[in-house]
Amino acid sequence: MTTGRPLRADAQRNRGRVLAAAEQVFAERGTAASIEEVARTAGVGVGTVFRHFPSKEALLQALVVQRLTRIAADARDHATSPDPGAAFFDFFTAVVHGSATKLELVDALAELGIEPNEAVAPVAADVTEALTALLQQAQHAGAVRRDIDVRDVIALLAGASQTRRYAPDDRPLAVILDGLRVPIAQ
Amino acid sequence: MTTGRPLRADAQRNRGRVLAAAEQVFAERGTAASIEEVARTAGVGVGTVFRHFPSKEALLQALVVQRLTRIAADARDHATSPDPGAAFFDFFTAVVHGSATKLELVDALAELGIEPNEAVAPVAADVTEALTALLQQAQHAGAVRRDIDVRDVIALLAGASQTRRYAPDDRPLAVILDGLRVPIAQ
DNA sequence: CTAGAATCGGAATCGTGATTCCGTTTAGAG
DNA sequence: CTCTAAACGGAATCACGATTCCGATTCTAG
Repeated sequence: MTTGRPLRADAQRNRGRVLAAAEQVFAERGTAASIEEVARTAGVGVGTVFRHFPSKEALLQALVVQRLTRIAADARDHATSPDPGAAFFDFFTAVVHGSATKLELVDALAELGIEPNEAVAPVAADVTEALTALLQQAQHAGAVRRDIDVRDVIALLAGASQTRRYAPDDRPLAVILDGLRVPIAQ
Repeated sequence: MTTGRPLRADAQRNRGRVLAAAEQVFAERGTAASIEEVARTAGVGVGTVFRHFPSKEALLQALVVQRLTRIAADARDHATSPDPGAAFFDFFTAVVHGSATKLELVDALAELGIEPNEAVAPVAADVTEALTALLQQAQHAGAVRRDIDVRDVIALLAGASQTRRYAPDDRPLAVILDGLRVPIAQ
């Protein structure tokens, strides 16, 4: 990462606006939305978008990194809970709810297990690490099945997110969470 | 549907080739793959593709219809099994396995719950009907939780399919199936 | 076998959207 | 306040891919 000198104040602000606009636009119209629309939403010119992100792909990647960074932080946050079982399920639910209208998160999560990318790989590893800790705690607490591993959880996070395209409610999610639970004696 | 006179023999054959090529290409490269690539794979000219399918969207739609038609038939087929519980889970697994490398099925299934489309609506309704029957049998047999409805199953089919992008194995699928099962007394 | 219709192939056309360029406008150091 | 580098806006450029068109080819009725 080319960490040059600090950005000029206005540049810093515009960068943030572009990122926010991109998140919104791509979530609403899908990643096929044009850069021009992102620029318009951000209230800047297309040139500005490209000065901050050399290509559309770079912009998408920045969004993925941002999303994954938040997820990792969220996982760490939940890991401090006194109730590891509830913390795990809360985290899982929060991530699924966090996947915007469209499949943004799905794409974001895709990076976790697919195509080792220069920029996202480190963040992906970070998410995996935080998630592993959270999962193990929940397993030790007897709340989650022992035969589940991080990869399963990641795949299921993506799957559960996908689910919301069809049913805006949490019913399918509940089924998946039940599948992860240690069965309760009847 | 404009059922004109029967197609000339070669036209019929080319239509099939295009459909097969499209299924393969879109599965491998995603729906963003170009029509030219589909044409090349099918061994025909782009003009031929467009004569059979007036637009790329129409081609995609034809694929969806084809896929859904197969799924409906598969559901009906499983509904005749003497073991409704096993039949339901077998069907579910088969559909998930059937979603090619990429998210083709996901898009196909998307049509089931989203955007009531002129051409796919009837097939979607057909799938829903067949699936409802299969589900109810499994529930009556005590194999699937009573509080699950078809919409949940459809959403979970899509979710489970998504899952395979991250883990090529059936572990995440197994978790989802467990979530659907009626818990066994310990 | 033959004419005519149905198809075909693929070059040319069109539109859209990513990316580049450069004259104009600021932030901020001195 | 003044000057210069850093940023900006957005028109112009480029590339790519969908769709159109039409002369060449291939079925199949008779």
